[in-house]
Amino acid sequence: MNAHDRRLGAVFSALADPTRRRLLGRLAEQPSATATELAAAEPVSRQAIVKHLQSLDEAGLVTPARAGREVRYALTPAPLEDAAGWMTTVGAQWDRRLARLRGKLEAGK
Amino acid sequence: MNAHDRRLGAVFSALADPTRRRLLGRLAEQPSATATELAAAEPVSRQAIVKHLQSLDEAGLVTPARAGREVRYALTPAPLEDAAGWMTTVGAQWDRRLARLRGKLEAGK
DNA sequence: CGACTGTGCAACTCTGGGGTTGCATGAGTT
DNA sequence: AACTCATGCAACCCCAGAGTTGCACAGTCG
Repeated sequence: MNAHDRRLGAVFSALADPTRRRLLGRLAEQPSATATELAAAEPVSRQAIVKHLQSLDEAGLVTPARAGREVRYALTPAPLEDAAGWMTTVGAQWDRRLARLRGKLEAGK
Repeated sequence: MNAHDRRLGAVFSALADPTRRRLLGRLAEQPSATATELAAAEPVSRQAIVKHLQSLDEAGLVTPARAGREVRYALTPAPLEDAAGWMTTVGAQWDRRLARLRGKLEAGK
């Protein structure tokens, strides 16, 4: 619904594809890379990599920067933290609920 | 490639859908729920919810348990922690690389 | 200028996933 | 046994997305 939730969905959709996860992995080690460079190490065409990088860009996970005639992509880990925060929130809520339930059982015993 | 990576992909794919995220949210508050119960609060059919719950089950995020004639689904937050761990790992790696780079620039100055 | 190389754009195929409807089955209830 | 209600199964539609190929365009360098 919110813009926030859509961003969240974009991040998870981006992370759902193994190729994109590998791209993120490489961009975590390497400061920046071009689509053709990344495509050399992947089993698919350059165009496919370009599309993946566009998805990652729309999720805010990667930032393109023109450098002469090539475009270098760099990692932007901020949305990653946000998404991880959402997950731990859900997990924590569950844990709290479980703790309350256990407390009630103790009291009732 | 590994089973671990496929599990990771399943979790992220599961989280990519807004309906499934809402289902997880409800299961974080409620101890357990049936497909028909959950479908009542969602704008789609029960069959759609069943399919979503199957996805969540395959991702290990939810566990079905037969109770009489109904099937109650409960949250299993463990894979959530794993996936969050992967994300923070990528982010941390990036941060370390950035710190090293900054150190080198300082030294070279 | 002309040659080379990386990007960008467009059209196209094809599979998978979200959603639907219809009906059969299975488990309690009376 | 008859009834009720949740679940399970199957066939089907539709579209987003992953991948491809082909070609045009833009910097860079001889």
